[in-house]
Amino acid sequence: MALTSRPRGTNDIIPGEIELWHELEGKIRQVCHAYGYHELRTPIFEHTELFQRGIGDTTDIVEKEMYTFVDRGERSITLRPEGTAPLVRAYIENNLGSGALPVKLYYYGPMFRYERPQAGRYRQFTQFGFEALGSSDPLLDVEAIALPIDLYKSCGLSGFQVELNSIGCAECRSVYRKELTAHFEPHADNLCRSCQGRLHRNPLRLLDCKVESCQVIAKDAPKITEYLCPDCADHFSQVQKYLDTLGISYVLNPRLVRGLDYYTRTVFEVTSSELGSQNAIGAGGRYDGLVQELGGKETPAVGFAVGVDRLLLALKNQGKLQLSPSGPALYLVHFGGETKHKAAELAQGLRGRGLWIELDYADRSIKAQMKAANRLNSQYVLIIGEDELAKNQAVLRNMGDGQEESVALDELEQLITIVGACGK
RNA sequence: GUGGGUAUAGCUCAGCUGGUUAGAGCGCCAGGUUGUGGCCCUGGAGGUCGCCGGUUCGAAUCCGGUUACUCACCCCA
Repeated sequence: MALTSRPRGTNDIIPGEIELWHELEGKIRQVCHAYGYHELRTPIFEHTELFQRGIGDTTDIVEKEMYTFVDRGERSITLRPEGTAPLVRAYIENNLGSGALPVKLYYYGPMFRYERPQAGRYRQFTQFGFEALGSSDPLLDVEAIALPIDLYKSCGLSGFQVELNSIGCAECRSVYRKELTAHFEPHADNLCRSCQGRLHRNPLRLLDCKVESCQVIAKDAPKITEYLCPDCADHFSQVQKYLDTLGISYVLNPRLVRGLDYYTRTVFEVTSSELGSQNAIGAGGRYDGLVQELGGKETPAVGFAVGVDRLLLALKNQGKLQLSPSGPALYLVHFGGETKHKAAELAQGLRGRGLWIELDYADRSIKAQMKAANRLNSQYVLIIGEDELAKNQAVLRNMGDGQEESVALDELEQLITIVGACGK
């Protein structure tokens, strides 16, 4: 096994790329701040049972995609495959719902799922998600759509689409489930193999199957929205009304169901036309039963998760998130005698003032050092030769226009004024 | 878990139907200016041709296997 290759489905984020992440992370914090969401950091791993209960035993994630291991204390531990269940666990455990509601929280970090990697899908991937707990106000559902849209827009992303649906509460869904099963059952023989399995376990999943023969049958299946109870129907229509008020365009998709068991009522998904087959850049919905399911008080909640890797991929494909080139404020060129010591001393002082200072470590020719300074995109170069050093002077060269001037070496402040003004 | 594509220098890739010292561009280092970057010119370093096996006088090239990457299915962010 090669020590020099990373595990399958993982990525190194190297200099030149990490800056894009930093920029995006800054935008995430900004938009969360604007909507009043606060960060909550949970462990990377949790008790396996949290996900079994939270996400649902029969979901693909729990059945075949979790990184699960037994630790030395013989506890079953799982690397988190998603962020909502851990956040809800932390909400309950820290009694965060004891004050004014709703409580608005967000998370950001790596998630793990054992899947075959492909474009926009990795075994370790990064999700940003946020959750509003303690209110069933449809306006919060709408803000859960508005927030990521603000984020996408602030990144300059275009070509994304919001799909919306309501899958009702437990009661309207159980009625609908029966209707749906009744619709598909006569056609059971014509369904694909995985759908035949879903027919009784989770008939809602039949609706978004991509196999053509299944789509034909699903085409005139009853729609969930026609089976919503009065409360859920009212909630859903209010969601749409708020969306209209905020000028957010969306597409109603009665076949949109989510892969995690905890969702109720509103569900939504944002897809990007800039991506390949894995085109969802964010998805979410309401989950009014999860907090109680995990042992807390009955607490309605709604949330959304953004696939950060995919968002970055979409932006890259669109040529967005260009970086402004940065470079050292000053490159110290030294040659001979005590000049390197002087350069080291100067660097120490200037770095202490927060300036990015570079110098040559290989005692190369002045030409080589100038070349290096240029390659690093240095704003200024300070040339310290033996003659100048004897007079306590050096030549300061502006790499932008080639202008040179003589500066006194014992007047650090003068250097800082000139060089520091150019930014760091 | 299933299927397709790919694997040659740090990077992007040539290398035709098997033939002798495996190439280009970019990047890197040095020189052209014994103290001045970008442009140009010259030179240099750098390769287990993914790995294992087979066919052959001879394999980067053909065959089998394997691993990795990649795209798609499934599913999902």
